[in-house]
Order: sequence, then C-alpha cells, then structure tokens
Amino acid sequence: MRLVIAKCQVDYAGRLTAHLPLATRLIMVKADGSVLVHSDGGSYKPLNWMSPPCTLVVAEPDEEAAEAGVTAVWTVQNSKSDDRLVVSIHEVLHDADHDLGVDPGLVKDGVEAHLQKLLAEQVETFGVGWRLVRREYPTPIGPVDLLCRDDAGVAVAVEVKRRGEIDGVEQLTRYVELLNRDPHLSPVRGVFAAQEIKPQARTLATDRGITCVTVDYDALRGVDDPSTRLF
Amino acid sequence: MRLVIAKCQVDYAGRLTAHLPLATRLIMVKADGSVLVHSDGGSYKPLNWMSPPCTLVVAEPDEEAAEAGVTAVWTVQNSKSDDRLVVSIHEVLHDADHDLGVDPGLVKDGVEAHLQKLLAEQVETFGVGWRLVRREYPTPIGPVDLLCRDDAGVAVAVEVKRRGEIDGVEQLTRYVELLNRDPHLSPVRGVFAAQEIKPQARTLATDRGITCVTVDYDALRGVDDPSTRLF
DNA sequence: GGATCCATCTCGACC
DNA sequence: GGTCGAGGTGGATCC
Repeated sequence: MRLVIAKCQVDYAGRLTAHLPLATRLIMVKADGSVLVHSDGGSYKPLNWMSPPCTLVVAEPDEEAAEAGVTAVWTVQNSKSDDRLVVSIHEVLHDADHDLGVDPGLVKDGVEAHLQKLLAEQVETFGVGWRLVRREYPTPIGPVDLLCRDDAGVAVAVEVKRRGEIDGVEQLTRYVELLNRDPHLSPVRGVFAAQEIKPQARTLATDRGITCVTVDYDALRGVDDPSTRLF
Repeated sequence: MRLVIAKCQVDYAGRLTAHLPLATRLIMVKADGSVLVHSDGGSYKPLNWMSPPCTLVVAEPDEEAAEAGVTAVWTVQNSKSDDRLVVSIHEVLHDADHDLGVDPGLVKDGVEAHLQKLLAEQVETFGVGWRLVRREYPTPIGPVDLLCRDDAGVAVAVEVKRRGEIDGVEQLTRYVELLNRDPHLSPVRGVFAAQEIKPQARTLATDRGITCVTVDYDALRGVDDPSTRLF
C-alpha cells in the first residue's frame, strides 16, 4: 500500500463526473491498483476513488498544466469500463510504501441472515406446534424468508428483519397477497419478525392483519447449538 | 490526519459484532476522531471503522493481552451510541501525522436530479406531442417528479430514477392512485423512466399498467443546451 | 432533529 | 456473470 500526502486536484468521469478543487489530501494506492482520495474528515467514504480492476499511469503534465503548478498527472483507468480518475499532483508532502500482505478478513455476527437461520431452527418461537415448510420459499417476486404452518396447519409467511420498518411490511404484504393466489396454500397469513419494530411499521402491519413479533437475538442465540455459531 | 501502519487485531461491537484477526493494516485517524482500518485490497470501504462523533483512548494492555503480544489498546467509543471499536496494537511499523486542512468539497454532475432536469426539458422523449405540466408536482404524499400531458391530453405522472427498482414502482403507484382522485386530472397514468430498469420492477410496473421507459442519459445530454450544463 | 431518498453505493448470496 | 436484497449503509435534502 502506497500512501501519498499531496496537494492535488482530482477529476472523475464515469457514471457521473465529479471534481475536487486543489487541496491537500491523502491518496491511498492499494496493492490491486485501486486508488482512494481521502480528506481529513467526513466518514469512511473517500471523496473520490477508483475501484479495481484498474491501472495507474503516471505522466508529465502538459505545458498548460505545468504552468498552473501541476508536477505530475496520475491517470487511473478502470479496466472494465470507461471510468477514469485523474489526479493532478501539485506538491508531494509524503510518499511511503508498505507491504501489508493479504488480510485474513472480517468475521461478522448478528446480521439478518443469522437471525433468519436461528428462527428457522426455532420456529416454535412463533408458537407451540409451528413447523417450518422451508426457508427462502420461492415466489415470482422473490423468496419469502420463512414459510411455516402454525399449530392449526395454516400457512404463514414470515418476513425477518433486523429492524422492522415500513418497507418490510410492504414486502411481506406483496408476498402474502401473491401466496394467497395459490389454492394449495391459501389462506396465508403474515408474520413480521424483527429485533425492533418501528411504530409506523407496527401500525401498518396491524392494519393489514399482519402479526408483529419482536425477537430477542441473544435469547435465540443462547439456546442455539454452539457448534453452529460463527464464533 | 494520523496514519499508522501496525500489526493489529480489531474488534467492533455495536449494531453487530465483527472481528479482525491479527494482521498488518493501515489505521487512519481523522481530525474529527473517526478511525478507519484498511487492508491492502477490497474497495473503498474499510474493513472496520468508527464514524464520528467519537473519541479515541489509548491504554496499556492488561496482563493477559500483554502476554499475547499486545503493546497498546486503542478504544474508539462513539459519543452517541454504544458502538465501540477496539484496536489491539501488536507492533507499530509507521506512525505519522499530517495537517490537511479543511477540504473544499466535491462537485458532482450526472445524478438523478440532473436526469430529471434533462427529461423535463425534453418530454418529447416519451412521445411526440407530449408537454410538461410541471416538475416536482406536489401531492400530499410528496412531489411527483414530472407531471405531463400526452398527445391526447391525458395526464401522466412520471417517476424518474437512475436505476429503476421495485421501490420506485411502489412510489409511482401511490402517486398515480392519489392523483386519480383529483377530478381535474383523472384519468392519470404512470410512466416509470430510468437509465436501467430491473426485471422485477418492470414486471410489477407492467402488471399495474405502468409504462416503462429506459432513457439514454448521454443522448439526452447530447442534445442539451450547453449553457444549462453545470460544467 | 427527524424522515425520506439517492448512491460512482459496496457486498454477499444465489441462480 | 447477472440479479437481488442488506447495510454498523453514508450523505443530502427537506420539513
């Protein structure tokens, strides 16, 4: 990884065009050739960047640019598209290269997929006598997270979210409506399961006859088989 | 901006938990206290990070950690939530501070707002004889991107997206339904215009009688008056 | 300050 | 390789 602190101007042309006026910034060149231009603030997103696969070519500035104070022009060209990042370097304040090696990568826990998996293994969370028909039950407009049968044998479409918001209720509504057209399943009701359900989402769900269930992730994980845990 | 290259292990706890095993990485500490941990690959997203507002506290490792090779523990605590990033430093390979100053910021062109503007100026893109009633036509549930009249004088609500997905169809459906309650406008039909329309969105739109139109941004821009361009 | 919506979204999973 | 949905989404804008 090459780290350059430089006074520079940056121009991007690709899916949009974007321009950064002259200022001092960090230019990070990764081992795969990708380039990130960071300022000393904002969030984790760079001001401008080029994603791999891409190649960096350093060139002399033309006469006009040289007169404007440009000492080098870095052109980062994406290999698969017309996307191009041009960094006009005025002054280099720091330039260092470091060998970082390959990163072993991130281990995550607590995301929706895991929540869905835990609920699939423990459908009795929704009620005694419930059983799972299948996870990711396919429909023409996408898969339903869980399709179950309650203790009375009635089909239930379950939408699992980490945070239950109005979008999720809309999604579940579409699934239930569609599944109800299938005579082998109908009548199908809906359950909206999330760690946290926003009041507006709860209101809309209730209004549509959808049952809301808030689930306790730690409790689900507590009774989970440790061998299936991520860590 | 402080740039540290270090052999480290990183743990995040907050909306999820995430763990990075021991490896050499770049740790970027920005002026606002935010911290980014980058590997030498991937895209612009750090492996792990803490967004501002947050504070960084450096502490000695406890005995157990010290025996494992930890020389310092950086705790980055978010000021508004329980989110916490813990960087266990084993070895510092580089450590430098640079004063970057405040960045003048990014100038963009070519986003959805611009697409909407171009279409408003060229409603004949949708058909001969079409005319624009107004952009951002107000409704109680938000403004419709474009309200037009087609060659037969029938009102058309146009939703403009860069990428047309299912959410946009839902949004347009709500607008059309609402506008159709207005006897001065009814009947109102819908047009879903985007540079790219996802198959599922197209299916849903068609099912609801909404016309899909894919628009060519470059072509629109090509016939655009240069004087109205941003740059 | 909160809600809503776009994004050069990125990223992973699945087909 | 395409498509689709989630995200510690982030960030801007509107109210």
